[in-house]
Amino acid sequence: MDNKPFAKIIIDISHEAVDRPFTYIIPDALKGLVDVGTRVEVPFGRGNNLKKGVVVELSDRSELPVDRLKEISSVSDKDISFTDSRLKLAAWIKRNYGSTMSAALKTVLPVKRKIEPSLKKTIVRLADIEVIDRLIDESIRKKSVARLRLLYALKEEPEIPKSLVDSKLHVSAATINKLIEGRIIEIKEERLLRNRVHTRNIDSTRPVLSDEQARIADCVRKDMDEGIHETYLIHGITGSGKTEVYMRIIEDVLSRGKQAIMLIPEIALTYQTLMRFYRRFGDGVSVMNSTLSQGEKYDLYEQASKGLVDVVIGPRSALFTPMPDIGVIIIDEEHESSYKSETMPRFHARETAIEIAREHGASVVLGSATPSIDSYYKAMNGEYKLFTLSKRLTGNTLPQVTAVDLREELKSGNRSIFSRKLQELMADRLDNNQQIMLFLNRRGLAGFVSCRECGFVVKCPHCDVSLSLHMNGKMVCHYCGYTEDKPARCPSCNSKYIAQFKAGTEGVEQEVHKIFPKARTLRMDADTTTEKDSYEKILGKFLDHEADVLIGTQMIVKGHDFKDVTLVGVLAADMSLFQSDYRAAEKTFQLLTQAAGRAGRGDIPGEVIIQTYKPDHYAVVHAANQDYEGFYNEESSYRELMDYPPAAHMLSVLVTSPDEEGGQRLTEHLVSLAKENFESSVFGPAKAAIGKIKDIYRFTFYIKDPDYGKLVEIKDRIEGVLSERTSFTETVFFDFDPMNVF
DNA sequence: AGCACGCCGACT
DNA sequence: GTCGGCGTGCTC
Repeated sequence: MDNKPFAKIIIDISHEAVDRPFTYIIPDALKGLVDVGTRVEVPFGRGNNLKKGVVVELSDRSELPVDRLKEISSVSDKDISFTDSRLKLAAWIKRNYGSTMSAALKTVLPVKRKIEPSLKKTIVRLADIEVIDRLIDESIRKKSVARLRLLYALKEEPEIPKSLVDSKLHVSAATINKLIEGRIIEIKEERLLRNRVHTRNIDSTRPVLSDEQARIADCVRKDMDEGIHETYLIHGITGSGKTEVYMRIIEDVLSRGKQAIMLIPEIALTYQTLMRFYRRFGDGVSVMNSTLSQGEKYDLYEQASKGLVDVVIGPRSALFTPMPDIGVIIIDEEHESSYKSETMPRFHARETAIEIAREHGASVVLGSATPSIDSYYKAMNGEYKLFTLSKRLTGNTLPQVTAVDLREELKSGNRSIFSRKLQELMADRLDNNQQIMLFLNRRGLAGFVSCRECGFVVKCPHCDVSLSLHMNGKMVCHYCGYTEDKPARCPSCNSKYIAQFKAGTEGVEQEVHKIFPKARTLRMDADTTTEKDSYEKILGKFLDHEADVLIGTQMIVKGHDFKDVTLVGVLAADMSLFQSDYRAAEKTFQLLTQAAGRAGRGDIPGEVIIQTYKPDHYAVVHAANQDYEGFYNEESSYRELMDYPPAAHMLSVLVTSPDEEGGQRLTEHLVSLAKENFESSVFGPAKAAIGKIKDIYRFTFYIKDPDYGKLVEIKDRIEGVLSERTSFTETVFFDFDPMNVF
């Protein structure tokens, strides 16, 4: 380690005003202990409060006079430091997505601090049985009952877990210590790894690969042999065996002594998938997710850093598991929007994975039944290598999909939320004891309360959204939780015709009960899944056929196979098409395709009814025909025409402020700044789609440009302007190539 | 972010 | 006269 006197440190405060390195003196006492990536504690600010920080550079000179510098107080969290490549990655994320360096460092490091290892303590008998017998006699004489209980137990078992002795035998530490002193017993301590499974039965048989599967596995292997590391995109329809291909590639990577990261969408890790990996890779597999405790995360971090974890499976955050030699990063269901972070830095796991792979000389494998337009576009342009899995291995036939025009239904006098065709099929399935899934696009559809006389809509006083009515008669704001009672009369015109306007999942459930009184229903949406495990519980019940109809939002179309489901109804397919969002068609297509994929996963072929007001929309038409390429062709030409990603890039900026005027002024200022460089490709300023949340006003504008680098430059300029401000009442958020518009 | 400094109102 | 309200400016 070089012997430089100063360290540049990023302070652990995520605020633009302090988003730069601060120089500190390395005191003699810490010489040799402080290096780039070391985490330290430093006095900061007038109060000299100790703050945590990360050393990002060592230096022989200071820009500031040395008498103004303070000394580093101590090294903290010795066990968790940043490697050079992690620091580089954090800087890359900060630069490409916009955030403070402090926030970027946090995203890149999955654990906060060392959690002391948990130890498994076992009491081991040292003395012979004869000695124990003698002590038993002695204890009987002395009436030492606790000691006696322990001795009897030790006579039977040479080793007893300490936890058992504490909880079941109630033997105090004093008694145990006496026996240790007398060398009768000793306590054995073993490191207990939290969150590790211990699988014994590894399955050594391998299914025979189809020609299509084998081609992919062979190609990736050959590329690795030649040291070529690419991004591969597997377009494979549901049931075509993508997972087996992933596992073959992982096996191949492990045989080269490297490790693998397997990303799955947020809630999609099913028990079945996990068991498949355990059976194949044994306890080399670790799961990373947000429900892990601090201790579990730390153990995983430590084991992974030492190269003792072969495969880590988890959502977006699992990408940052430190592994010494990553061979492949696999992203399943790569089109899923949960791969993009919703908080700053809004990084995309796909792009970040490619950056990590580039740094480590690893390959990236993307897979999906409905690839994102972004990825398919790149595959078409030769940036990714494209593979197709077109055959269902199970041999199940694809479901029959029918689009029903809701305008026609209305014309013929059907005012129900179910089309006649759907009602007919529901009756049939219920008669035959088969299951039905009904799917509503989003919770935003949930019944808002409006007046039929004057059109007044009850809105949240703190947010720019309407309140939605719940079963208990209360109206709730889904953004801030504000609740009030439903008014008996319209607050605006005093009419008594104020009522719920449109049906959410609750309304659908009521409607099902009205038409089919005997049908047993389950409902799944953000309201019924607030408690942990409730998601799995509801799905479990449905799988056990405890209900005939499952009604839900987005969540029910992902993953899970229900073999008795032979009918899927999409109630309002085009709600997402009305959004002013350039990805609206893509989202609708994916949703419809996924929903359709839920029908007929067993032996009986399934049917799908798509109810829509726009039966001619290309997203609906191609989804009904299950024609991905057809959809891609139309969608990509629309994106090219409009200069939307992936044809160009887009930076969307959100300004929030508790002061409406101040927010607007700053937004206008930033827009004029952007126009200096981009002129006609700046759009806005405008009120955000939701103009106010929790009493904070929201303004937005966006910039389109084919050159991502130019957008990064303007982001840097805006950050520069912002850091020179004196007041920080406004906050600015960046989103590159957004998944949702602000 | 967090905290000290500082300049105006109602109190022991 | 002072105690303390929170606007403003700085942090190696």
